[in-house]
Amino acid sequence: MQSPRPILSMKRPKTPSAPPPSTPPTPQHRQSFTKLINPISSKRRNILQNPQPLPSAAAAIEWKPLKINKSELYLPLTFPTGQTFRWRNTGPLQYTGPIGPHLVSLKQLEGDDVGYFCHFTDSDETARINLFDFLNMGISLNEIWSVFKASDERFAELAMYLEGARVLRQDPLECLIQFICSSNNNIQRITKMVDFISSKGKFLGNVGGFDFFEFPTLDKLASVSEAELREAGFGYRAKYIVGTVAALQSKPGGGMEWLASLRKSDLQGAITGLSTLPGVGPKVAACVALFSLDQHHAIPVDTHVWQIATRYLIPELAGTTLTPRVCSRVADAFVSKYGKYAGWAQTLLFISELPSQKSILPSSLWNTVEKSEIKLQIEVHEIQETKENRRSKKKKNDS
DNA sequence: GGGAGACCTAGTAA
DNA sequence: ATTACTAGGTCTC
Repeated sequence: MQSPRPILSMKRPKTPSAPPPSTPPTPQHRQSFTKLINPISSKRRNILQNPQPLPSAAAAIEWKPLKINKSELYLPLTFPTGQTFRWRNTGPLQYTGPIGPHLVSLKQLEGDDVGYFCHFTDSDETARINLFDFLNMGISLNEIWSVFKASDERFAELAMYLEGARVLRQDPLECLIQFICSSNNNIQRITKMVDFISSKGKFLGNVGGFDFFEFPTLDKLASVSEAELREAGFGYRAKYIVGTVAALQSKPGGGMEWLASLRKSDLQGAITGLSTLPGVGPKVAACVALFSLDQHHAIPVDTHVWQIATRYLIPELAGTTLTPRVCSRVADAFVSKYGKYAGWAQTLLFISELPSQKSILPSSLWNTVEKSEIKLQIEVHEIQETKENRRSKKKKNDS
């Protein structure tokens, strides 16, 4: 079973009969989503639970070789693992999503390669360049992982099972808004919210039953009110988004340029800058820095990473709370262990903690469960022991 | 500086 | 059927 399932409620109603595999943008598609959070009809639910086989036309896609090994890019460990909430699983080992104005599908091919396909485009060359950029192709996963493996036995072991977990290079605005949505939230709802925002952008087409949109411009975002976002189920994050958009717009020289300039800043500068935006704390800032600002040693410290850190890196901090200061100590510990690409190492370690990956890891590497299981085993053992004791005592008494 | 609550919501465990 | 808690945190005291 694939791990995070596509969120169905995001799909617009459609007829149960097989839709065309991919639908180019037409005016009728421009009708915007209504509320994101609305009850799904039972009919639609069925579609979700029994996804129809991909339309035969999908097989007709002519994949162009990316010429990249699985060890450099394995899609299921790169797209549905919390870096982006904009891509959809549109087939076996196949993912589709927007890259700027382009709509791209990627598929793991036979023969250890990944294929790509740019939908509805007449500037394939531009799309390809943007794709390479988005995939961070300038960085060799094998090269940087070999360093991690050499210095960390546990990483080496995890890496055998989780090859090809690559860090993407997303658009900064897109990344920022997504991670503001992610605070104190779960993947399913984050995806719904991101989808709502995205639907304000230019429609790019439909693939595998999913609508895709270019991410809305800053101006377009500014036209969305806090009330509308609350209505759509954003909760208190509605205020953050409106506030952040306003803050960006007020930057002299432009918000987009300001964000882009953080790519040339050092990590601390980027984090400090991002943290001035409402709804952006240490975690969100680090995510944006790592996933969109070329800050390869940014460490998003969430509860999972915190667990890893107190288990392997700085056990002396176990039991304390995750304050900003502790947060940066954790980040420092990762950087001193893994070096300038520490964020890429953290990504693999984080993925290894995801429940969805447990099935592909040997149980000896399940940390989170391991602990509770051991505890459970001890408890069971103790109970059996006491039973044993009682029994033997009883025997003694009886005799 | 660190600690405690509140903050929206949906889903699930008691 | 209610209640409590949690989920890739942040803000305010």
